[in-house]
Amino acid sequence: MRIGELAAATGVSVRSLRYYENQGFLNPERSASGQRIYAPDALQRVTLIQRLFDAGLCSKAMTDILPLITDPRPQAAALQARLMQERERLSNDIAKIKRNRESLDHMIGELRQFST
Amino acid sequence: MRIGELAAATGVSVRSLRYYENQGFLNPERSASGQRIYAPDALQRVTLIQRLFDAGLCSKAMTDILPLITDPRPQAAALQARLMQERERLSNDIAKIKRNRESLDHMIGELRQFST
DNA sequence: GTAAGACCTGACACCAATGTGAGGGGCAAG
DNA sequence: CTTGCCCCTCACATTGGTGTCAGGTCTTAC
Repeated sequence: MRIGELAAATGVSVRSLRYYENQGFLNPERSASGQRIYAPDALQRVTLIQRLFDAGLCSKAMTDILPLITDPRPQAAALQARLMQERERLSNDIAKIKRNRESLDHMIGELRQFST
Repeated sequence: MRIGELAAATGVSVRSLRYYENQGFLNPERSASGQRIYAPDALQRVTLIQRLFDAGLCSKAMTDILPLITDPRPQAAALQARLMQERERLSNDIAKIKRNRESLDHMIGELRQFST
């Protein structure tokens, strides 16, 4: 499979596929002329990468997590721990934005004394 | 007041004060030699800018909002509307991260079948 | 063999607030 | 007048995934 086909099949841009390779998420073979040749299971892998991106993970986390997933059973505990860690990061992000929103509410409340 | 004094008084870095001026949030006088001279009320204004940053607003929002605050009474309604708009943006951000977290929970759940 | 289209690498752009450093001038106390 | 600290401008770096362009190569169908 060439890069354009994989892009069409996954909905991920060619640019992004090259980026994923650059980050070490994918390791396609190369043809004699240097073109990327993807094995059929790359499709699954790209889909997984997209799921992880959709879950708010960054490339750095992906670098940790992808190797644990390739052969999940033996390392399920480590993988689970790492995902929980990301989950906690998201929870912290939510808490922070909630604090932001409270600050804003406080300002809006102060403002109310002028508006009547 | 010179820039170093204002920085010390507010806890905001000299670099940031110059940035705020660049963004149009502050308009200090200049001495004959070009040094920034801040009026005493700059202290309040910088504190306000920091409060807005702490509430998760970006410079672009600040550009909208600061002019409405300088003379708050006549424009309280517009200001309030603008702040509510920012509040909604934060709520949307929270909702999005919650969806991310749910995706992650889903993956963690799938993983559970391997871990026992 | 040629034309069209897919592919290659390399590199800049985006967004935002701040850090940092270079190279040079200002100011006040001794 | 010198020393030391404060200030000036300009400009690059950071973070991260993707868009996009330039200039060149490969493949495929005709």
